Amino acid sequence: MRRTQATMNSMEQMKENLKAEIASAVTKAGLAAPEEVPDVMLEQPKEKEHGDFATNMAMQLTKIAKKNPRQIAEELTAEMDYAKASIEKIDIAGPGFINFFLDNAYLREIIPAVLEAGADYGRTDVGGGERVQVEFVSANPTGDLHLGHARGAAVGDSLCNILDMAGYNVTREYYINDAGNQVEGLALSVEARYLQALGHEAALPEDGYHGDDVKEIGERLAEENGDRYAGLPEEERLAIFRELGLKKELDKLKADLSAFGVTFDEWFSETALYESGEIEETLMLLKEKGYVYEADGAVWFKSSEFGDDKDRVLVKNDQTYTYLMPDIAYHKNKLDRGFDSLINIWGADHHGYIPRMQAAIQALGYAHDTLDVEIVQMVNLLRSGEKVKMSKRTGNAVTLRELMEDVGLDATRYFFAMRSADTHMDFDMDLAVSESNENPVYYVQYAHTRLCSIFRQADERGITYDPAVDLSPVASEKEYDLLKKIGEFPEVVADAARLHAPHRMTNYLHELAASFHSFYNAERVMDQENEAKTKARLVLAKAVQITLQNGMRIIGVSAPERM
RNA sequence: GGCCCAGUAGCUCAGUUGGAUAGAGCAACGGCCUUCUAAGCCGUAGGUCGCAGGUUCGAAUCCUGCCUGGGUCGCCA
Repeated sequence: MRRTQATMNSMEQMKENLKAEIASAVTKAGLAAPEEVPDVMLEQPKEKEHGDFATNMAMQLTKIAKKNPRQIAEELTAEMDYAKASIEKIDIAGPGFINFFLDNAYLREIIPAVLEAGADYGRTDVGGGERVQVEFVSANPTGDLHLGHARGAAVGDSLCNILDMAGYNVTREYYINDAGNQVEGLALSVEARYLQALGHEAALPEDGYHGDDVKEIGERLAEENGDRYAGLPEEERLAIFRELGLKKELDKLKADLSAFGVTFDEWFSETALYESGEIEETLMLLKEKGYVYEADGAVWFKSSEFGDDKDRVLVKNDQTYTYLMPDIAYHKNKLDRGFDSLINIWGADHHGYIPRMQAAIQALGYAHDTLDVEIVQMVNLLRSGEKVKMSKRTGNAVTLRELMEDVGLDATRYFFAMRSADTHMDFDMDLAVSESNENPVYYVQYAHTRLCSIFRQADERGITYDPAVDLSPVASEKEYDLLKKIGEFPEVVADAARLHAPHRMTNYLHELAASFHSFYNAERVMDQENEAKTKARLVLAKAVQITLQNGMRIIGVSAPERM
């Protein structure tokens, strides 16, 4: 979906002007017919000498115009209207790049736009209000959240924030696996811990849950209820423990995630799908569509018709469902609720599961790309330079809660958001804990702190902040660099949304902070000799502060006033 | 063995979907605090983009083959 003129900031409009001017120069120079002109690619060169913007149009036209790129560039630029696109100078460089040097005064127009938008600066309508549902974490309610879940939570929540800023209508959802064997295991484990707490001989089941959290639940139940449950018949007792265990585990999950800055719009129970009959309904639907058959006493889904390696069992020969069956019903439920697209964030150990879920989406009659599954890769935790192996079953894993206690919320969120989700990552606890320049999260926060300090000082000196002040004193190279960075923000949000790539936001924040630190060291905001400049720079500083805050909010990192 | 992810500076990672001399952070080296917080800035050094072919004006990026690490291949969830 295209951005409207009205939602573009001045930098984006400048880019559009320049693009239009380039396209029209191409046809004026007779290099290509209007319908053959390629999309104009405008990039911001890394090197200053390569101008403010550059295009590779001349190279793209070699095939159509049948000339060498440098000659094309000459002919093209001869037709450009400098005044119309605020061009000061054009260079032709390298293999045929056209470099544009602009009159950067227009960049100042970004400042009032940022101030006016405030917390909404960066918000666009590229999502067009599309309803997207993001399912993430969805850890079984049988233990604490570990590192992988933490990464999934950080990535998922940041992505949701990004999608929201990019104009999507986002619903965050957690799928509770409260119907399978693992919940039986939980009930048995709670029972064992409860009986142990009362001093009875009781062994944890072999595949039970050894975590401290389950132990605490058993002990708590013993404290609160004494031996009230010990005398009950086994079946009755387990039913109680199943329910109580689930409730306590869920309360803990919610509390831990909330402390991590992650909340959900919906906690969706698998059991509800059994109770509503939707699982049976979904199975019937697949049968009607002819995607189901019986063999070897089981019921199979013809997922191989949609690109899966082989068909999958839906109903086992003991007549119970596999995990897949309710999951298909769950996704049908999502689609029935009217979402335009679904995003699932899964751990790496589930990646083999993607083709069958995609097959199910298609069997239900939806396009393949209705569901996008983002894989969050493994996390290696390093402590004192050594790998900490995680194992949920034995309870040796480092939990999200421990991580937050040791490392802190901000560093944890930033570290996970910092890396692209589908790559393996090392989480260096010593680095994340260190309160030093080795720690990347402080770099960004420190920039914000410096801004706050400037405003405090200005206040103490009685300098009034006036957003309506004349901004023309903002004209140095460092200031223009800063303004360019600020102007990029909406585009960064939109790109991060399109690519489902939250780590682009941390990259951007680091660049913005770097641009500010560089400015801060080179020039003073408050200049006692020059009140006009001081006041103008305070307004610039406010725009930087707003942009930083908006970016940090997206990542779930706090913007401290002092450090 | 099939499929998925990864392999880029000493370390941890980016690389705007094919563009210019491949970039950051940390570590190393040299500078900058009587001036808004030095958790900062400025500079130097650091590379066979796993390997070999191919596609083209142009490849870290796309294609093929191979090597290495991890994951996954159940009528578990």
